[in-house]
Order: sequence, then structure tokens, then C-alpha cells
Amino acid sequence: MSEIELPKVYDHTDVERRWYDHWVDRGYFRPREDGAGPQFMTLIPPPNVTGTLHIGHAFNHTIQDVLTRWQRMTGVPTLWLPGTDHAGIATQNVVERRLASEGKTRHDLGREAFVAEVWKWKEHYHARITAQMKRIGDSVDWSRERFTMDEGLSRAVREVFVRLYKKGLVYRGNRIINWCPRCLTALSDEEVDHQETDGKLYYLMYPIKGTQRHVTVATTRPETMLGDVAVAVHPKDKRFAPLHGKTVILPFLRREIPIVLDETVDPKFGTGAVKVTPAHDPNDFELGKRHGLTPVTAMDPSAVMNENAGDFRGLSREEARAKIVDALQDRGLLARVEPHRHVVGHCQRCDSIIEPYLSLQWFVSMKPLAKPALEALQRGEITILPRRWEKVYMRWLEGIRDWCISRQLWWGHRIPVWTCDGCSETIVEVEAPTRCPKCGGASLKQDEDVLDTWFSSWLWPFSTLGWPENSRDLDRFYPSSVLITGPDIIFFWVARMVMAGYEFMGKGPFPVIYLHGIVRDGQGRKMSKSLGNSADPIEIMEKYGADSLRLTLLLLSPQGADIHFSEERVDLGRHFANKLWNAFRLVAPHLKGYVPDEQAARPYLTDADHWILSALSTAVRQTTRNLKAYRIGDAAKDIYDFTWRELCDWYLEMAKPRLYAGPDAPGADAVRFTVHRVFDTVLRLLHPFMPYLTEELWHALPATQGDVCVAEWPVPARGVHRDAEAKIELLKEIVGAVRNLRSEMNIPPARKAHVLIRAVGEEAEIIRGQRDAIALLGKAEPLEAGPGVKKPSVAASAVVRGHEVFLPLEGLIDVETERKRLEKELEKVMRDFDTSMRKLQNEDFLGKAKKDVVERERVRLESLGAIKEKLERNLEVLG
RNA sequence: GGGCGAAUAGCUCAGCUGGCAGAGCACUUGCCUUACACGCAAGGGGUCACAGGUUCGAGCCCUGUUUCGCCCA
Repeated sequence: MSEIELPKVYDHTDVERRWYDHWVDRGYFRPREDGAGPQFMTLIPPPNVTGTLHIGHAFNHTIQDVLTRWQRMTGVPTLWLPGTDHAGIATQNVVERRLASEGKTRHDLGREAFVAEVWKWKEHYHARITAQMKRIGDSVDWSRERFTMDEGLSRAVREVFVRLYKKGLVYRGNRIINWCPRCLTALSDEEVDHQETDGKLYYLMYPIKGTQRHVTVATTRPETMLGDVAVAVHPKDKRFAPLHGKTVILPFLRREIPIVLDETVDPKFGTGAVKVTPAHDPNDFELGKRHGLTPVTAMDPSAVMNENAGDFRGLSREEARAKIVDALQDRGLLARVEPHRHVVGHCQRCDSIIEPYLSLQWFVSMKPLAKPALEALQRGEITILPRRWEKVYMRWLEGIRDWCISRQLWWGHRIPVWTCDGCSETIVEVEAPTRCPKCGGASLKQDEDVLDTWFSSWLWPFSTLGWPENSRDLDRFYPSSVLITGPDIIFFWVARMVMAGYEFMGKGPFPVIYLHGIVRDGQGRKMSKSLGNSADPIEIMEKYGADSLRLTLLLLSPQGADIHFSEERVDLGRHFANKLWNAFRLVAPHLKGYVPDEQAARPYLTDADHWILSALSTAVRQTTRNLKAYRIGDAAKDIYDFTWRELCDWYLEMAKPRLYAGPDAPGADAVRFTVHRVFDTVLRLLHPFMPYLTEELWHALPATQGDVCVAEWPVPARGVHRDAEAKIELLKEIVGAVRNLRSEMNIPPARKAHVLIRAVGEEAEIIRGQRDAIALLGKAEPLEAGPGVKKPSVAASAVVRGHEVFLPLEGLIDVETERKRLEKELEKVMRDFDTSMRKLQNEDFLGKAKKDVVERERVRLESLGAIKEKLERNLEVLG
């Protein structure tokens, strides 16, 4: 392609189509097989297979890909393992909604046909997700791709269930769980979103048996009164002492229920007396157990009042509430209603109000599993970045509650539990039994329920590698090197993986957990479908390019904080891609056929060459250091700044005349060598961030070998070239002053201007040495520079480190403007001078501040003094 | 109610072990200078949320307050 004219504007569409398959075909994404020694491995947080990737995924994948590509380039055998999650409820909901649009339910199809239907959907969406991942550039090993319902992973799920059951850590129990009356399934505590809601507090009056009096109880949910089995008061609450041992009559149902005494009742809530509904409230359930009360369930699974609800049977819980409140009022049993703000649980998937519901479910005892996970962090075997998340992790583990793992769904891992029709024996096995081990009966019925999706995800770090078999991959790649994910799934997934790792593998799944920010929209709102603010990454990549999106996301991401994203901001990455492309376009013609020869070039290297090579080395060092510290955004910024600011703004501008002079000019090899070295290094450095563009340019750059995808990660040179750096730094300041004068004096860029520089001291020689560069960059011609330069009579002037820059403008200069400018400058210098002076007159400062700080202040004062003096003189001359 | 985080230029954010307040975008001015107008050059813009304290010195450390966001109950 070096023979073809490069277009003026970088077009990503063609380039980004070209390379992905090439990389895959060469097998670059599979870990090298010669791997003894360190390995790098990371696991994708498996996206929901029937979802599509959003910008948050793109961000998550970009970070993982940067780390993976970087590690691969350092020569370490590297594996990024891809896969998807079956996402039980979410997926089932999607397919059910689809059926509903045809007027059907899953029950019309039957379990088997429905599950087959979901598999079809899975295939369809899976293809979409993998296409998205390829578009982003994910360097994952497709040959190791996994799905949480693969045969191997399903086997691991059953194995874990059975092991935990045999250890007594999985059990079945009749307990209050979070029930979604729309999804018709139990949920774990983590799957419930708590939302503050403006509700009401209803004061219900229950008649006391054998008296004309009442006891008043306060509740936010009057409809549950139909399940009341007691009224509870605090034993020390004197107000209720007369009621101890009494019985109350539940309105409507006329059920006689006791007044019980319990320490957990808060005398300050409501009237101090509360109704007790063990089947519809977790606290009441515990209270009921303590007092031997039999729970009464008043609703069916859809939250419709059931046969225990008397006349209210068949009403929804909302209708029942209204009717009950009305009826109580009619009978004079409603004392009052107050506004009341409280927290209501909602289904994470469908936003329905959760019903605390008494139900027979499977649970995992979490305390014993949490202990090693907690200790791992305390011992430092696991680090969470940013560190502040460690507290969140610990707090959750310390207060951990048992995990309800059964779901009343069809899509998922069927619970490996069978019941014998003959003798009711419970059989828990990895493989389906054919006969009852107790009675030999062949009529066995498997548990209808499936397992929580996270019950397979928490095994991801080892189930994907072949566990429970002893595979070579398991041996090589467990534990992985780092986990990259968002803090929103720290409980769902991260902490549980650590627990599973210690329980089943005997060691943690990863030493480092890096939690990145959430991608939000331009107004800081979370991306969501209902808000319609979730940008489609494919659309953005079509328009801006994958490289641009990747770089933008990283540049916008402060470590661990959320990203405010909007499509227009991708210009940031796109402009940079175009900048690099054009810089390459500048140098490419001059590198044609060039064979780098450092020996030949070295004697001819200029200050500028030394400087840019030194700055390049610093950029390599910084980038690498930031990557090691997981400061990916800072690493991207390092390369961005070097390329744009140092390379394009200064070096290439200075190098132009030498490039244009052609390959036969004396010392031409020096500039060609330098340019080649810089581009060669920048492309390698940038590759993990912008894989497509760098691969394209790598192939267009002469004397490169193979693909940049597997090129060697750059190492910084041993030292920095202080001498050249100092010289160029001075040059930049002088040029800055010249440009500023030109601009202030309204001299158009195209016009050359006569410039005089009265240089002083040691730096005079340097300035003289940089004459050509100053002339070029400042469009200064003629340029006089040196200690002997005479100050012109009428001129605009500036002072740089004591050197004076003059623009003689007899006749052209607006004296008034120039005076104002100098006065303003002088004012600022005087302010600084005074501050500095005061500091140095302060005995405390001199006595207590560090020596080098004081010394630096002295130098500063001196230099400010010199500048002040010259500004004053130049001002005087203006008259 | 408990915990965590944030508050710095119009916007989004850097600012490390306390020592001269920064970047990108936006804005103003001048430039289609033969790599790039997706660009170049120059410029304006800040009571570092507020109130105390520590210190020779505080955007940074400590205490309190306010506002916003997130998590948990």
C-alpha cells in the first residue's frame, strides 16, 4: 500500500475490515504453547447471550483487550477467554414476550418446546454478540469460547450442587423469599432493587376479644392482615401491659389471634403494636417461629388473594388493599392514615413489586464459604482496585445471608435432585439416576426448578477451563491474572467467584480485581433502554471507527470513576486517529525504501533528534508504568500527548526541511532514522489501544516485520538526553515568545518578521545554535541572535528567562497596545516577585522549609527580578 | 438510618510524597502555511463548595457544614 496515495482523511471503514480475520487466522489470540513461566490470563465477564453489547461492554472489553494485547506483546503466553451467559430470567422474559406478541404463553408450548425455542434465540443472538466483539477488536481465543449452559459447564454446576449438598451447605427449606409475582419465581436478595417510595401508614383497629376495646396496629400493607396470626408488642412497653395474654379478633375473617410479647418490636414505630404476618414478611416469619405460630398465606403466586382471604379472594393485592381499607373504614376500624416514606423492593428484571413470600426453595449456606473469601482479602491474596471497594466487599461478606438458588423457570440448569415416586427418597446426583438407590423403584421425578444463573457464573474461572476434569488448561490458567469488571456485580459475581475458587479449587480465582466505572450518558444518567440513551456501539463504530471509540472511552475514564459518554465525544479519538494518519502521510514518502541503520545515523543526530528520542523513551516508560498500575486511561493519555504535542507540534515541524532536502542531503539518514524509530515505537506502543490503525500503518512502514499485533513491546532507553531536552525546552519558550509577539502585533502567519534576540549568559550559545529552528518555527527572518544584539528603538518585546526578544516594528507598532501588554505582563511578574520576596524575608520559611525549596525560591526571585527590570526598561523606552 | 464517593475554568475531568492552579472540549482572534480545517498559531476564562484548624506554606492533611451521586438496611 505504500505505493498508493494515502487519502487525506483517515477512513477507518476499509482498514477495520481488513485485519481481524488476519489475526485470528494466524492464531495470535491463542496462547503460545511453549509456556513454562509466567502466563497472562483473563476471563471475559460473560455477557447475557440474548442481549446486545452496549457502550459499557465496549468499555469493559477495551480495557481487557488493552491489557491482553499489551501482555501478548511482552512475549508472555496470553489467553483472554470469551464466552456468554444464559441469563435465566432475562432470557426467558425476552422469549416469553416474543411469544406473547403471538398471543401465546410458554405453557402453550410446553417445557421442552419452549426450551428448544430459547436455544434457537440463543444461537441467533450469540452470532450478534460475537460479531460485535470482533468489531471492537477483542483479541479473545475463540477456540476456547464457552457458554454457561455448555455440557462441560453444566456438569460443573451439577458437581458443585452435589458436593455442597453432601457437605450440608445446600439445603431445602420453607422460608420467606423474594418472590416476583410477574416472573413467577423466587429471587435472591441481590436481585431485588430497593426504592424509596411515598406510601402510607395505615392504623388498623383490631377488636379485643371479650371487650369493647381495640388494639391499634400500624402497617404499610393492610392487605396482608388476612394472613395475620398475632399482634405483637414489646414486653416492657407499659402501655400494653393490660393486654398481655389477651386475644384479638381479626376483622372480616373473625380469626382469633393472640397478643404476643417480643423484644424485636420497636415501641416507637406506629402505636408500638404490630400485626404479625409470618407468610408475608421476613421479620414476622422469624417472630412467628419464636412463638410457634402457624403462618397463613393469603396470596397465590401471582399476588392474587387466595382462599384464605375470605370475601377478598380473587382480588389483586392492590385491589385488596383498597377494598380492605374501605371496609375497615365502614366499620370504624380504621383509626387513621399517615403519609409514610418507606422502602419497597422491586424485581430487578421487570420492576414489579416484590412479594416476601413463604415458599419451599433451595438455599446455599454462605457463612462457611464467605470466611475464606474474607480472609483472602485480609491476607492480601486478593487486591481490589480501586481499594475503596474492598470495604464494600468485606461488609457484604461479613453480613452474608443464605443464597436462595432455586428459580421457578424453565431456562437454566435443572436442579440435579430426584424424588422417588415409590418411597419418596430424595436423590441428589451429578448424573440422572435410573433407579432409586433405596427401594429400587424406577419411577423418579426430577425437581422442576432450575438454578440461579449466578450459580453457574460463580464457577466461571475454572468451569471454563474444564473443571471438574483435570485439564491442562486448568493447570496452566487457573488462577487467572486479573478480573476486569464493573462494581455493579461485586456481590452477584465477583465475591461469589472468590468463594467458589477457595471452596472448589483451594485457591482464589484471581489476585487482582479491577473495577472500572459505569458508562453514563452526557447528563450523568445511567444508560438504559427505557431512557433511550444507550448508544449502540456498532453504530458508533460504523461512524467513528472502533479504534476511535476505544481510545475515547479510555481517555474519558478517570481510574475507577464513571464515564460521561456522548457520541460526539468520540471525535476525540477520531481526531487523534486522523492526526496520526496524517503524520504518517507526511513522513511516508521520505521513508520509502529506507533501511534503518543506527550506526550510520548516530553521528548526524541533531539536538532535535536526541530530544524526541529521549521524549519517546519517557513516553514508553510512562505508558508501561501506567499499564502496570491499571491506569489505562493515563497510559492512553501518555501516548496521545507524546504523539500530538511533542511529535507533531514540534519535532515534525522542525524535521520538515531535513525531510524535504531528500535522501542524498548530508545527514539525511539521521532524520530518517529518527522518524522511523519514533513511528516504529509509537505504533507498537499504541497498538493495544488502537489495534486496527496501528496494524495498517505498521504494514505501510518500511523495514517492519510481521504484524504489530505480535511485535515486541517497546522498552525505554537507559537514560534521558538531558542536554537535548534542556535545549529544546528553551527553544520552545523562545519560539513561544516570538509567536506571541507576532500574534499580538497582528502579523499574519504567512509574513516573515525581523526578530532580534538579545541572549545572555550560558544559554546564549544554545540560542545561537538553535537559530535555524527558531527562524523556522517563529517565521523569523531575518533573525539576529546573540549577546551583542542591539536593542532596536521601537519594538515589541518579551523576556524569556532573562533573554530579550524584540520585534522591531517602526511605523507598524501600535505603541498604546504594546504598552498595555507590557504593563499587564509586568503586573503579573511583580505580583510573583512580591510573593517570592515575602517568602524569602520570612524567617520561619528560611528556617523550617526544606533546603532545596528555599534554594529554588531564591533562584526564582532572582530570575523574576531580571525579568521585571527588563520589562520596566522596555516600557520606559516606549515613552 | 448506616457506609462510600464526588464538589477545581462554561462543560468533562487531571492535579502523585503539602512548595508557581492544568488538559480536552467550548469560547475569542488570526490563518485553507505543499501531513492534517478531524488542522495550525495566539488568547480570555478559577474565592479549588463553605467554615474552622494544623503548618513557614493547604486544591492536597484534620474537624465540622452544605449539595449531589452510589451502595446497603
